Amino acid sequence: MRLTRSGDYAVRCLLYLALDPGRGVVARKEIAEVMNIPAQYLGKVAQTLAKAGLIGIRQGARGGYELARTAGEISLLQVVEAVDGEIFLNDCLHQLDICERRPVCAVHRVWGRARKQLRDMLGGISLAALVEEESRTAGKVCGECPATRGQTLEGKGE
Amino acid sequence: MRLTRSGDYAVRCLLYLALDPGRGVVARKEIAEVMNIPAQYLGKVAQTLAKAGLIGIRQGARGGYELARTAGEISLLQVVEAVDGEIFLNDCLHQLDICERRPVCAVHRVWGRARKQLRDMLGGISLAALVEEESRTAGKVCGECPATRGQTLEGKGE
DNA sequence: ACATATCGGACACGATTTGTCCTATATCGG
DNA sequence: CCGATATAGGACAAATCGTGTCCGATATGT
Ligand code: FES
Ligand code: FES
Repeated sequence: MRLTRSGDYAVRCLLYLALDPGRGVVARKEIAEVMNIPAQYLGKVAQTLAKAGLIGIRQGARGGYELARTAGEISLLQVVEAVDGEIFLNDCLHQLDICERRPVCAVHRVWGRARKQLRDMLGGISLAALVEEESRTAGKVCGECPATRGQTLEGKGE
Repeated sequence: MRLTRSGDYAVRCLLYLALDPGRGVVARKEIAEVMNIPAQYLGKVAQTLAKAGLIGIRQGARGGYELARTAGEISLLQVVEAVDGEIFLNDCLHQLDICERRPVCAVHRVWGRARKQLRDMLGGISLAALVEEESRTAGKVCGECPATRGQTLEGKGE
């Protein structure tokens, strides 16, 4: 029950592209270095993102990637599902022949609700909102998330 | 981003045990047959569930499984996490050394919120609630979930 | 034309998932 | 106590998936 690395990379990549909108095409190599993504692997992910219509790709010299839409029009859900596939949580929700219990089963109905709730939340968050939140909290340690709890920013200047 | 088969099996197994509370120990073979679970595999899942304190196991002749607590005291979240591990969604939430972005990153904060929302929902649903919902909707086709949408119960008597 | 940079398929490798098999061990009933 | 029953628990197997690299082909800017 976790996001794959590919999905994580996709989000990071898109987030970087959303950082300064007017910039145009950004080289894959730059994105990969700044965002700590294996460059070749990012290529694969980018192809998927391009097929989903989230980024545009320019080949050849001075090539690279750019957002295909504005950062406000791309939701986290779109990014994740483009790369990892549609979120279903429970197999019984789309693998219709997998289970005999369907006519009587309350379980997948619960998963259906959970799924909707999760997708609604991710769908409601745009890249623009992420960028805005990052800049708003820049330099502050986030107290609500376990990752930064109790840390300081000493020596984290990089 | 999906529940594993093991998790699905665990839910089915516990749900079956919750169906009639006063029954005592139920043979693994029976559970496996009724719920369409490979019997040996169910054994593995059951051991995990037992370690988590969700079921009790009786070995030997007339052995089998039974709920270790009442159906109202076991939540879907407990079942799923016992088998599939704690739900994290994003690696950055628990793999603290995986990512350099942590001090500035808004992404994992969003995942943190999504995670809490999902776990809260699953944690709020008990086996008893599931059983009640199943009996309440017995014989009716569920319109809200994709699995049964547009179907009828004709020929689904089994 | 040449240098640059992505495409896209093939491939490698480890981890995870999903099972099965087999022997040991525990329990019940007589 | 004996024998039948039924799970424990480790080993093992196969398939799938996730993650990443390599390389020739292709597209683009100068
Ligand atoms: S339809 Fe398969 S568990 Fe509900
Ligand atoms: S901390 Fe890794 S992406 Fe946010």
